[in-house]
Amino acid sequence: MPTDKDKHQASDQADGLQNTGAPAGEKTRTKLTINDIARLANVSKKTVSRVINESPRVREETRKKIKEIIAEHDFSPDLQARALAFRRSFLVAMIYDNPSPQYVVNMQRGILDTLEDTSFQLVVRPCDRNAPRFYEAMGSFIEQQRLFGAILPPSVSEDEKVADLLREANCPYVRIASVELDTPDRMIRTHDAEGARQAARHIAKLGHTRIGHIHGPDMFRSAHERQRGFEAGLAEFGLTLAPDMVEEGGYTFDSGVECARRLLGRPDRPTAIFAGNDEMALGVYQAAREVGVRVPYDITVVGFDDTPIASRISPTLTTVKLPIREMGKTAAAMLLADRDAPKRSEPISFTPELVIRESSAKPSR
Amino acid sequence: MPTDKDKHQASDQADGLQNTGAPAGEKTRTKLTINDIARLANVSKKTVSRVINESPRVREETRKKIKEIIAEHDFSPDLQARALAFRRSFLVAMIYDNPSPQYVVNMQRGILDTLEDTSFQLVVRPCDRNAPRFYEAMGSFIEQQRLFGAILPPSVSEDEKVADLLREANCPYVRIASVELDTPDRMIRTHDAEGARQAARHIAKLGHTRIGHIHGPDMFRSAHERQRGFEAGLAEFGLTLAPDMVEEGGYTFDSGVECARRLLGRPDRPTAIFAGNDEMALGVYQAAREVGVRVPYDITVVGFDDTPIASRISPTLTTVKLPIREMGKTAAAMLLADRDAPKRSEPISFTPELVIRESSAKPSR
DNA sequence: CTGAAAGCGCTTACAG
DNA sequence: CTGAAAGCGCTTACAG
Repeated sequence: MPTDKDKHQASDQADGLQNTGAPAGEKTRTKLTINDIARLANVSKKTVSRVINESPRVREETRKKIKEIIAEHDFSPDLQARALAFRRSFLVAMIYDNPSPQYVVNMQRGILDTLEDTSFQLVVRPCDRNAPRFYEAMGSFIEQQRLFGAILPPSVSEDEKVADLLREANCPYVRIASVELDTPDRMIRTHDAEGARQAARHIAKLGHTRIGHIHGPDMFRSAHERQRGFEAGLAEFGLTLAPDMVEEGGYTFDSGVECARRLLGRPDRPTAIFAGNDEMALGVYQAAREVGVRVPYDITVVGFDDTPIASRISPTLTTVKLPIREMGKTAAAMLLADRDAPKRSEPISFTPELVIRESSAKPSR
Repeated sequence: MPTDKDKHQASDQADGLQNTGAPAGEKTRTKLTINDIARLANVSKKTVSRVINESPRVREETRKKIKEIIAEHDFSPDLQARALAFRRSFLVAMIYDNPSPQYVVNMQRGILDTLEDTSFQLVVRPCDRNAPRFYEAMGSFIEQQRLFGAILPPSVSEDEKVADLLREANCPYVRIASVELDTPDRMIRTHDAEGARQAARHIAKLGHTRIGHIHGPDMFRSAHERQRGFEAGLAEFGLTLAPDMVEEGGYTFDSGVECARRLLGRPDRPTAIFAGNDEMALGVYQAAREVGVRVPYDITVVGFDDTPIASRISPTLTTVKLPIREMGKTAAAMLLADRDAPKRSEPISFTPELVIRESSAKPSR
């Protein structure tokens, strides 16, 4: 229910009072409505509406005339009114819990690439899946906003209950995830395992055999996919990841430092570490500096994400790169696509690529 | 005028066809309207409307009864309908061109701190003030969206034409800037000069005398404020900034590298550099590595912003910190505040603080 | 291919 | 303090 804060403005302030009228000199460039356009074009408003909505059921000549009048007067239909009549807003929401600012901003940019020059707007909704009333708050957000669509990057995308809420509210959505969680028209698949496999091959080819891994948070499917792919890549070279060479982090810098401290503190410390993301890889740099272990001479470090820091830090970080912005752009395009077009049978997918930089080298021991 | 992409859905597809009706078994938990609540409460819808809008003109008893019924049925008024009737949406836009993802995300979070649990949503609008049809696009965005309000961080906040567009459209806004550009109720002032002054004092006290500065892009007032404050701080110690010790960068990493190369390539190279922001300060690190100049032994580096990288890189970066999230939160609160409250006479302001880390030390030469 | 009527779910302006 | 009527600017359902 509405709260104090919801109050749009004190509408009743003048309730019962005389309308004092607008100041005489006020600029009143009244906005045109669909009625004005209809009158000017000598047609019914419904026909104008048909033109606005690109209905095929308008004679070409009529359409052209109306379009000219619309252009001439720089008319644009009222979004609030359209939304009310459609019972659907012009808002696309990005619902996310990814902690990396770069990831978030890149995806926002991608979505906006698609929404540019349309009447659709991007609404951002960061969230915490572990918050007390998470599903309740998400549910009322979805109910209330009548979103045109929602875009869900990991790990929100992996939450079945959120998808349920969206479906119940009849809200179209696109889930971006490293595993196929939904129907192809609602999925963008990222082959994280494949990226991790490339990282493993690279490390194996350099000659490393004592290899550690910093796993992402258990809640993220990507964390598992990355480890799975990494192990598969090692296996191609007859190598394995010892269970005690795996530490679980939280995709954050600090967790990376802690995990790396444990790994580097071992008597048989690894000569290479594959971190589940760049943030944690930077944590490895930090932990290495603390104990005087040099990257890459003493330890090879490989990350995942290719955040901008990766190419700005010294030594620059070898990492796995996913085209986040492009993914956001594609997700938004799926939402705006003709909803009556035939459904695809395979989800759109993106495969990451390995970016080799200075942090990986042959083992010195 | 609307484009193809604007098409909400092909509304006319079934024009003239029979309505096939909804599937029999479909869950039709029809959403309640204000009329239903009015009927249940035995009052007119107008009275319910008054309660929703917190009008004082309702008997306490009546209000209580209606509130109970609203809560019981978990009713929330339709936003689209309210927006149409109010002729104003429930959207707050953040319009920005700051290139730092961390800055952007922090401010978004701050704004959302305030909007949380209200019906207001945050719409993001990145832009490029040098784009060909910038003002045109911005104008139609503002006209079309009927925003509840807009928040403008630098350098968009410094654009008088954007403020004009907002005022013409009768859209409330808050400008965040390092100089007082508008009336106090529309301003959040950041004392960048004061932060830079602290940086100067710190550098001067360490004993540096040959000091360089990497200036931000000329388009940002903050770039000038920071240099001004920095020079003022040096002056307190009888020091000056030689004109040829100032290079103009673009608040980006790459521009920082280039400027630093020139500064460090001089025969009388400075022993300390104050960069206009952290991104450029990291560029100094890079340039220093290239020529074997060590931070902080050979060169002291001080930045501005306290981006997360500042505390993750080695050596950690001495920098000047502004509470970006808090600023966003305050800006949003100003927008939602009672618009009939008395106007303040002084703008709200934030003063940055110096964060001393490892990159600053006594000069060795 | 085109239109007159009704409706989307609210608020405003006026009246009592 | 409360309400009946009109309106916000569009689209839908029906008809021709």
